Amino acid sequence: MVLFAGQGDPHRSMSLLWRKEGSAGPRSAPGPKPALSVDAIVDAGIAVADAEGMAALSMRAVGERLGRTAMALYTYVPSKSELVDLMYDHALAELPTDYDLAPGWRAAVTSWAEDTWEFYLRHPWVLQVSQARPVLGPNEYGALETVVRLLYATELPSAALRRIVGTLFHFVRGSAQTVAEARLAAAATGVSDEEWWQSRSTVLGEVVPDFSDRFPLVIRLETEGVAHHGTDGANDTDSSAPYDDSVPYLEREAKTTFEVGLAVILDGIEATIHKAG
Amino acid sequence: MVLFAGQGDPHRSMSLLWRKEGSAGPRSAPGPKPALSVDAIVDAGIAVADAEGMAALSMRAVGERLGRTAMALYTYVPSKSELVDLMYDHALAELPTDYDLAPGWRAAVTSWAEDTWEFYLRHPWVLQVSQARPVLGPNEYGALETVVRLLYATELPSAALRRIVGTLFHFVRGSAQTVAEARLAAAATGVSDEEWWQSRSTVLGEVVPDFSDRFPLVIRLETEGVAHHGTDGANDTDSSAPYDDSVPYLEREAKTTFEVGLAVILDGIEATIHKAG
DNA sequence: TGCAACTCCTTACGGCATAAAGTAACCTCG
DNA sequence: CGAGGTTACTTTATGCCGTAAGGAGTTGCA
Repeated sequence: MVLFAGQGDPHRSMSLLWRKEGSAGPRSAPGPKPALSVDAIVDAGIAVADAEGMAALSMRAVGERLGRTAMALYTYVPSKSELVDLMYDHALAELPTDYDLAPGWRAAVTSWAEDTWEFYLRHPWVLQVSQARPVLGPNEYGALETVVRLLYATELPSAALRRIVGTLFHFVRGSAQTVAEARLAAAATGVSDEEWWQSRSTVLGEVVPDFSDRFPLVIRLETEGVAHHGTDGANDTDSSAPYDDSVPYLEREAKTTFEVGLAVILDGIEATIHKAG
Repeated sequence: MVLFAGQGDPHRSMSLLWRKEGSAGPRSAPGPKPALSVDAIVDAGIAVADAEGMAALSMRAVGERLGRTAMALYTYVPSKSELVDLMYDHALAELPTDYDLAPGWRAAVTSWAEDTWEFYLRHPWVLQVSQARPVLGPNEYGALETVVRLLYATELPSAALRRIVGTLFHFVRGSAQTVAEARLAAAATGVSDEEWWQSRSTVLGEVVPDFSDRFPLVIRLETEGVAHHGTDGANDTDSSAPYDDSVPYLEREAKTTFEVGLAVILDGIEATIHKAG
């Protein structure tokens, strides 16, 4: 299920998102001193989501991590969905903002895309926050400001850039999501991608004996020019590059797909510039 | 939450996915005659998901639509996640497969992308099925075979095409997701995109008075060259094209983003061809 | 000193997927 | 033709979830 942003009272949501740290005047209010804080809850939420995924993020789990009950959180945060918004914007603060445009916009955008990709893999749950109703927090705007600055160096008009920004985000999110979900699935089910693929493709061959007649191009796409390491009958003796066993095969494939796809998109942007110029 | 494919017994899953319609021999088994069928359940599931979204898809809801309890479904389908897999592959059968390559691969891929985009908007819940562990059903392979056929017309090597296929899918899914989630959010919350944006941006201006100093390029990106129709103070008197009020502004923006982004990617593919050739 | 405000807790409700066990329908074999 | 095993479907129950409601204890100010 996708989580929607911004359902509660807009003013309270925005105040929470943009709350400033410096404004901690000498507290003077009746009632027991609060032992928790919005920040502590947001941090605990991120810790839970990083460690066990968005599916394991429950108010009970976050409360437990802080030694409280689930209901204690509602003093600080209006609802779970607002907590997720706060977690999202807080995590986004990790993204770098200071890219050097001197080597050209293409290098800068490439660095940005790679940093963003790595960020998504550090916090895969971020990919499950809906983009339809943006959170509108400081760090979301900060991240947007960062890419936009790099892209204005192309000297393309704003109307074209609005579309290109969207395309880049869709692409980075989409490719990162593939890897993130693969890891999540592996962790959640205890079955690695390789094991999963092996058992499935074996069964597929049994259940669908005429597979290669029905989908010849899929077969060709998946086998031609593959430097592989066993598990599906391809040659595993002559792989040329030193083989890094720490990263699973499918994940390295996904990273390459990301790099090649990014290059294709950047080529397309350059073509747009030449057409406009 | 994202739903993972393929957790149960692989053989049972595959048999369900690839089950053939013709094999209905004269039934001869003890026990009451089954009133339901896998197909009826899958259709009911799709009906629920189309009408009320993936979040409303519960075993109870599907059973209710068939006049049964939730538990009745478990005779036919091993679990909810397997039901979603079956729904996914069944829905994919709607996608066209017979694109004409005579006008060139670019036109064919453009048609494919637009048909796929429209398919996702007809069945937005499809976008919430994880891509990490593919369902491996007949229609998923059919859809893949279709794109791959179009792309082999570029005469690029398989290794390059593997990446390009992924890039295209990420892009189409990502852009469709924006619109799909926006509609879903509007339906779920009862607040239209325009209303939502209006109230949020008003509050944003109050809570963050120095917004335009902190994010000048975001402001520039969002205001420059916008042909708008009210709601945010832009000029709404001189829009040139006949205005179609039946489609919300943000959705038309998203469609344009899709078209421009697709053109950028296709330009990138052409650049790759010229480099390789 | 009391009261109002505040934090945090316990309890409870209706939802979810699904395990377990019960009931009734039906075919086949004796 | 009737008993027994198999099957379709139901009821009930378990342990999750978000969160509403109300209560208990702590604190600052009048």
